[in-house]
Order: sequence, then C-alpha cells, then structure tokens
Amino acid sequence: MEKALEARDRQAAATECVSAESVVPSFRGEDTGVGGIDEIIGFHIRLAHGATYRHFTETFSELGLTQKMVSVLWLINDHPHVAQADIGRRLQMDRATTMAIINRLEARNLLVRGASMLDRRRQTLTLTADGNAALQEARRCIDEHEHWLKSRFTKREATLLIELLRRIHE
Amino acid sequence: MEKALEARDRQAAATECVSAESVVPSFRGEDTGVGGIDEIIGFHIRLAHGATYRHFTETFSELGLTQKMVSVLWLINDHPHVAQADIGRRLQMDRATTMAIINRLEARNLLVRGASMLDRRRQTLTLTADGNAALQEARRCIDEHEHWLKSRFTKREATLLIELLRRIHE
DNA sequence: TATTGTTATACTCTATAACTATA
DNA sequence: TATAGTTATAGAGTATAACAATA
Repeated sequence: MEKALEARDRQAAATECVSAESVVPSFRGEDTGVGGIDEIIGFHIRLAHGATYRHFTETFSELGLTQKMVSVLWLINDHPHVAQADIGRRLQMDRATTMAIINRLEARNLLVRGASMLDRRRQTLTLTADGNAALQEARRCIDEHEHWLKSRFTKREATLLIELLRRIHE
Repeated sequence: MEKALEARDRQAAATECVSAESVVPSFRGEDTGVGGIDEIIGFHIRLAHGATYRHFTETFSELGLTQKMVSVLWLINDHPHVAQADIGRRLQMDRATTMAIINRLEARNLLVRGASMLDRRRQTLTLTADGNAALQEARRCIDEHEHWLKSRFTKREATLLIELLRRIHE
C-alpha cells in the first residue's frame, strides 16, 4: 500500500495541475448522467464569476467600491428616488443584504435616504454630489473591466453570452 | 421640491420594479462607452451566478454540502491522492480558502489527509467510505441542479455557453 | 394580510499576512 | 528562493428570523 502511494506521488510531482489523472482511472459518469466536472454548466459559471470578481476587485482597489456598491450607485443614478426594495429586486438581493450595502454607501456620503411622501413605509434613495463623482470614476473602471472581459469575444458572441446568461437569472 | 418628489413617488408606487424610470430620464451613456447596466457582461455573470447559487443551495439543503465542498469531493474522487495545492489551482482558490474547505470535509469524515512519501511538503487527499457515499448522493442532486440549468438551452447552446465561460476563467 | 425598513445573527467565500517545513 | 501547509484575521455577500410602522 505504501508503495502504491509512493508511485502515485511520483506522478503527482511530475505533472503540473491535478496530477493523479494519468495514474488513477477516473470514475466519471459511473451512475449518473453527468460526465466530468467540466461538463457542468454551474461549475463554469462559478469559475467565470470568480475570475470576473477578482479582476473587478483589482480594477476597483483604489476606488474602494465593490461590484454591488457600484451596481447600486448606477441604479440610483438611472432611477433617482428609487426605494430600497426595488433595488433589492432588481439586483436579486435580500432586504437585509440590500440594507448592508446601502448603509455602507450612506456612511461614505455617496447617497442620502429621504422620506417618501406617498408611501410612508418607503424611503427614497438619491446620490449625493460625492456619489455622482464616485459613479463617474467607477464608470471609467467599468469600461476597463468590461474591455478585459469583452476582448475574449466578438461583438456577436458577447451579445449571445448576455442572452444566454439572462435566461438563467430572469 | 417636495411636490416634485411626491409626483415621482406616485409613479414609483404604480410601477412594479425599478420605478422612477418613466419619470426621470436616464443618464446612461453620458460620458462612457458603456450603455445601460444591462449591457455589462459582468452584471449578467453576477446575476446568473447568484441565481445558480441559490438554486444549488436549495437543492443541497438536506445534504448540507456547499458548491465548493462538492467540487472538492468530485475532484478528489477523480484524482485520488491529489494534494491541496492542486485542488486550489484547479478550483482557482487561495491556499487558505482551500484549507478551510478541506478542514470542514475532514471534520465530517468525508476525506482523510495522508502523508506524501515523495515530497514531504505535500499531503495526499483521499475520500473515505462516507465521502464516497456523500459524493454519490451529491451527484443525484447535481443532476437535478444541472437539469434546472440546462432546461433553458438546447444542447448546442449549452455547449456554446460553456465554451464562452471557459474563455473567461481559463 | 402583505410590504418596507430595520436589527441581530450566522455561515460561506475570499483574501492577506506571517509562520514552519521542505524542495 | 520557491512551494506546501498552516493559522489568524478581516471583509463581503448571502440568508433567516423577528420586530415596528404602514398599506
């Protein structure tokens, strides 16, 4: 047993990534319709999301804004006096999650909460001057970030990708 | 000012989602190459990822396994005696992140760590009987989860989507 | 009854930094 | 010098549960 282990390790050290592949036969597709992990759409969505997230964080490191924060700023700019609940629905976030993000933006004076005159349960969200400035800066970073993404695709492929992804979250 | 606010709120209450749209003109594309937020690939990746994540969590609620945990189990099964660092590289995770997940799997007796005889810095990861059983159960859930995803696409579209996503994370 | 905002709480993922052992 | 594993720490996102005010 110890010998067999050693032989596998020798192989493992020799190859670069997931190393036991050439030694130990794979059991993929044994009793499931699913083949290798590479055929799982969810797997690729997660990796693509991770890679996108990391590049975004890098691009926005000086600005100190997260993806969610930028999305919220953008949405409020497009729809002034929008309520928290609407933001949450549009970004598919829980109310508590939305609160946390709005709180951070408010603490940094990027937006103000105001009372709604019509429905007193609601609050209106509006960007401050600082919020507008931050969004303008953010948009330059988004351009850079989007370019990093889109450089992999033709215009037609990019449109298609968005359409396919939309089917998942809509 | 208060009057204008009220008029907006009336509209906001009347429409369903992000509501100020019909009242307040959008500033999209003002001084950036980017149009509306709906044209941002990263935006759709995030939403699609979120929707996939939520459905996964729901499907796996009884099993108590996360996406990452399942991926790690799967990878170890495909490549027995693989090392932590290889897992991390394949799943694009930091070493510390990998540790946390392996620790949880080990605490639940789904895998064992073993010493590598060749490179004493490395450890070999192997599934226990419980780990194998958990993976078999997980695979049934993955089938269900993948079906939920793939039902939106033709076979050709699914293949294409994976290929496009792969370009992002590879 | 349902919705909105709010607070408290907890878990997962992610990453950085520093340390040890080994190559 | 570089890599593997480890530990401590922290921030971000996600979610649930419960509550008050309002519709």
